Amino acid sequence: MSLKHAILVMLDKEPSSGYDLMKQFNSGLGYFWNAKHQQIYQQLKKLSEDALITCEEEPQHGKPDKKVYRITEKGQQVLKQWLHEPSVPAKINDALLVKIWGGHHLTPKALLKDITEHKNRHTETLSSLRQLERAFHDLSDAEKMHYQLPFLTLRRGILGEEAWLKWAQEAENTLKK
Amino acid sequence: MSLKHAILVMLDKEPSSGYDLMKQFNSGLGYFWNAKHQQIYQQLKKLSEDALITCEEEPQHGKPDKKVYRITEKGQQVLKQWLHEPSVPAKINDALLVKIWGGHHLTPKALLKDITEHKNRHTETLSSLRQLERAFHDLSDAEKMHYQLPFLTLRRGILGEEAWLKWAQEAENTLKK
DNA sequence: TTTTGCATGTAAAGGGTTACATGATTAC
DNA sequence: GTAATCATGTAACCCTTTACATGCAAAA
Repeated sequence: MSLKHAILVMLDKEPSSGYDLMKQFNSGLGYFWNAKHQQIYQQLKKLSEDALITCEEEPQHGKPDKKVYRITEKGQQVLKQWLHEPSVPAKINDALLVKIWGGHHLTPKALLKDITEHKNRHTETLSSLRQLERAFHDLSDAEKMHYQLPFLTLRRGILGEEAWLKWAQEAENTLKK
Repeated sequence: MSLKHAILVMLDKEPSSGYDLMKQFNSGLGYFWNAKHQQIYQQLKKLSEDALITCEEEPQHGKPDKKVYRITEKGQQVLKQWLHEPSVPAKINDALLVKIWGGHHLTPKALLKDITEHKNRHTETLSSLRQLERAFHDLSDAEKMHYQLPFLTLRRGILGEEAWLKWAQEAENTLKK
């Protein structure tokens, strides 16, 4: 229930179009919150109706028009309230683990194949997170201070991906026997 | 889209009632797949209608009647097919990280409080997973072989929780400054 | 000329949460 | 007596996914 709040957080940092938000969900924020463009446009509509954000159409040359959304006073209040509530624990729904848990119908080879595909994705994610981390380390102290909180979320991503890959190694060792 | 498959996996191992499945979702399997009882009963209804499982009412003494579900031939085929498809990557939706990412409106103290509450939950989870791990180590070699795959999922849980707690330590160090 | 990027949506179906609802037994 | 465990469900709402839908501009 907090795609709504994720959007408010983003618009609070910077006025954006649906398309801008979508790009953020597919990069930075996307490592811990997922949303498809259809969902984003729907939420923006709803948030507008509830007057938590406003919308202004912005003509562009050589590109389609943009709708730029801004958080309102009311939106900021709602956001602030949400920030002060205890956050709900993240829920894990991992199909790969369900499969392994009940995978005695499969050959170890088939399981390994599936694990390897996931491993490739996690390896890519980790390397792009590490790239961001290096970029952070090159910042000035003032900038580091400014990006302290997003950096913490980056660290969560890195530690999470490292743990995943460590597990994959264990799993491969077990299944290769 | 695989609560359906999670249930088939469970019923393939052992015929169960909705209540039995619910208990499993709240313990073992619950570490990587979540479902509420209302959802389970609805899925069981649907799976029955699609003839992937059958239902038999079983009277009990001193307890309410039970509906015991069993996987059918057709259900096993559907399950097998799902097992052979590449599994969809787990999606992360973590409100705590959204909060931290955009948490400049909050005091470090408020963030720490939220993190600490999550930490308590993760600490508890980890200790119960470790208990299961110790129980596994006490098994005979034959039994260990038999529980090899569930053990892998247990290891995933342990490595995941350890990584979470390691991150929390980092986050606390950062925020205490 | 085909793909990629920009930019926005609607509609239907499916999955998940919250609230409501019941009722017996067992353990404290 | 009061809470926990056993056991099952319906209804309304909300959130998410998939499919459908359009159209221009720039780069390859």
